[in-house]
Amino acid sequence: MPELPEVETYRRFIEETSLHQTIAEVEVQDPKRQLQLDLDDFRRALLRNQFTGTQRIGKQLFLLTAQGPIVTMHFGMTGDVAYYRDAADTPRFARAIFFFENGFKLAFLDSRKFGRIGLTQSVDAFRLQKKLGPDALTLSTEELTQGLAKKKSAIKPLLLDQRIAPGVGNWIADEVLFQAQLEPERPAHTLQPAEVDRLASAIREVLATAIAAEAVYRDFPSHYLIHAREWDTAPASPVKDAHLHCPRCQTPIQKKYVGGRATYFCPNCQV
DNA sequence: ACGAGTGTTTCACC
DNA sequence: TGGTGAAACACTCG
Repeated sequence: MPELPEVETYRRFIEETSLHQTIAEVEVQDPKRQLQLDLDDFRRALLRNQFTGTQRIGKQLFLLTAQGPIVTMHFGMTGDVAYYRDAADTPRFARAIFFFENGFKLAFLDSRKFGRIGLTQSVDAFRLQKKLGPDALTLSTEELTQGLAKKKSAIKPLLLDQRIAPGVGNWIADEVLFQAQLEPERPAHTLQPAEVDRLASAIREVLATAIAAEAVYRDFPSHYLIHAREWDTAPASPVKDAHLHCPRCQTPIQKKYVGGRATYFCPNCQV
């Protein structure tokens, strides 16, 4: 489920568990697919090295090391991290494992293998190369206005563009458009300044809320649209449509495809 | 059994 | 050149 809140949660987890320990070994299960450089080069950069800190831009995570090279991680659609000691506790789908000298392991989990691990010399160089915009968590109205300037396409796909608001993923885009009461297919150039301002505030507010709840959806405020998504109602709910109404006006939430992605919205509240 | 999917990149085509 | 839409990637889960 990695959108910005999950990646921020992983970042904090790694900060708390995996810094300042000597790396004794590195294993990557399917390096051709998931490692963006030669496995031997990757091992050489990390053996006897230590993680010293972390950074995050949008959904991209950076692990700084004592000797300079920076590990980059992107979690795709199903990436996660785990920290454990006993080999018997190795989680399913551990695609890359960093073995520390103290016996603990940091694992990169990814059932679907869409995640990527790489190496870079500088976060700034990486940011420029990937054209990542200003992190969505602190995105200002001015920055969002700038990102949307001269864009005529629908607002929702633009929110998913990592050059504009890196960190916003599919459900967050729906959530912020719901909170800002904007229709997902509104052409960006039709947004009034007050609407862009509302949208920027919603992006910051939703992300901060999600991070505070450590990205556990069920703990989100009851006025959030996320509770109307199918996968939130599925577990152990005999009343299948229990939450499928707008928390603001009770109109049934609708689903359609915008920019090829499943999109949930309230046809009454969002204009 | 079948289909959908939280992300990104690539490619064909306007 | 830029936008767009579809496909590809690989796999689980309902």
